[in-house]
Amino acid sequence: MGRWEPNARGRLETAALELYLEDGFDQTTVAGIAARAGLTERTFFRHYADKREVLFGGAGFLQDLLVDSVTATPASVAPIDAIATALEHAGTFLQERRAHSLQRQAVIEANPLLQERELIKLARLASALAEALRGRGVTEPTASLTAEAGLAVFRVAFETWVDPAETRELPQVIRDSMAALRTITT
Amino acid sequence: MGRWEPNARGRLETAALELYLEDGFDQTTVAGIAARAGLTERTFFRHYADKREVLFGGAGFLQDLLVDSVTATPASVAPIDAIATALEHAGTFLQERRAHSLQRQAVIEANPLLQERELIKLARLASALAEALRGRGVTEPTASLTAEAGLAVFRVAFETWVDPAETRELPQVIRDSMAALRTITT
DNA sequence: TACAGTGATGACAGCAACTGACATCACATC
DNA sequence: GATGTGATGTCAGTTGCTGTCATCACTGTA
Repeated sequence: MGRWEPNARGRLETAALELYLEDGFDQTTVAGIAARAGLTERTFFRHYADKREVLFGGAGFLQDLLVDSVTATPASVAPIDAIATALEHAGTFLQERRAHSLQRQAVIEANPLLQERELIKLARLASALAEALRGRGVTEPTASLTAEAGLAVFRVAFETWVDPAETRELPQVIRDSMAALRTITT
Repeated sequence: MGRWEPNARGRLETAALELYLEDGFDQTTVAGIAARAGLTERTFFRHYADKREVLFGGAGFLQDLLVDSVTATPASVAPIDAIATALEHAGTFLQERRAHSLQRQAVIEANPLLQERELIKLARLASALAEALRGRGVTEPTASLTAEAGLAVFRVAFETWVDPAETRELPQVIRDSMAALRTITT
């Protein structure tokens, strides 16, 4: 029983995404996910805090990507530009995984509970970005405002990019959206 | 049994807030809320979709307030200024109910699940504001970006205002934050 | 080789959130 | 006073999630 099969987390993640796509999030039971992964329900909850969290395993990576980018930017660069650069990096990462990103987005868009979880991840991201800015000497409320405004740009850009009619790549959409924000507030 | 007692919703809301403050959100059971309100668990779920929703009964009112304000603003006013004015109106409303706002915020801050619900309410608000702007002839992505940026300002301002050390009133904090956003993006 | 420790998992019991179906009571309207 | 309507009670059931303990694979050590 206790034999160690590789990739328990990975198998759970795959099984969950498949079932969420096939049957919908609500119709999928944790027992079903575990069964498809060849594990038990109890084991699922040892790897993920709840039924939703399994879709957000990669969120930490993206956050690190953004924070590292901000941290690596020279202090002479304006805060808003540091955030803009970081967002473009994240955009490149997501652009390279467009298919998976769209699949994931489809599942999330179909369920309000998943949207909540998505929003809290983005909120954490904003906090982390503000913290990174503070680490570079930016004071409040500029740090929080810049981070929040940057995330606002990211949200709008991402939503635009998800549209099948959109031909620009995500980093470009992000650049354009940031430019639009500057225009709006002028 | 079926006798009609006034304010079933109101009684549930009061009972829930009291219990959330006394025992914490997690420790409070729906059965307990219903009992304190003199109702049954089943009836609770007839009025509120879930255990969290009872804290957000007034969200619809605030949304209407904001949307109406945007709609009433003459089309000659720049979108960002229309949003700014609307936010100040909402700020006045919340300032007048500061005690209740802080109580509610304390409960929400103490629980991640409630934070998620709060964020989705704000996201809906952003959508509604963008829609209102579109109704005034503003095109995408300016409408969404302006609404999202406005909400970003509101979030930061609200968080600042909640701080006991803060002496400014909410509308003023909002004005100052909006000015800060303009500075940042310049 | 033997043995103790560690880590992942299974098995099982249980709580609480939430739902569906049906009965009941107060009230309004005819 | 019959009849419909709306809010509530009652009850049974599903499912997300947790606590607890036993089991098995693997590791290090003597």
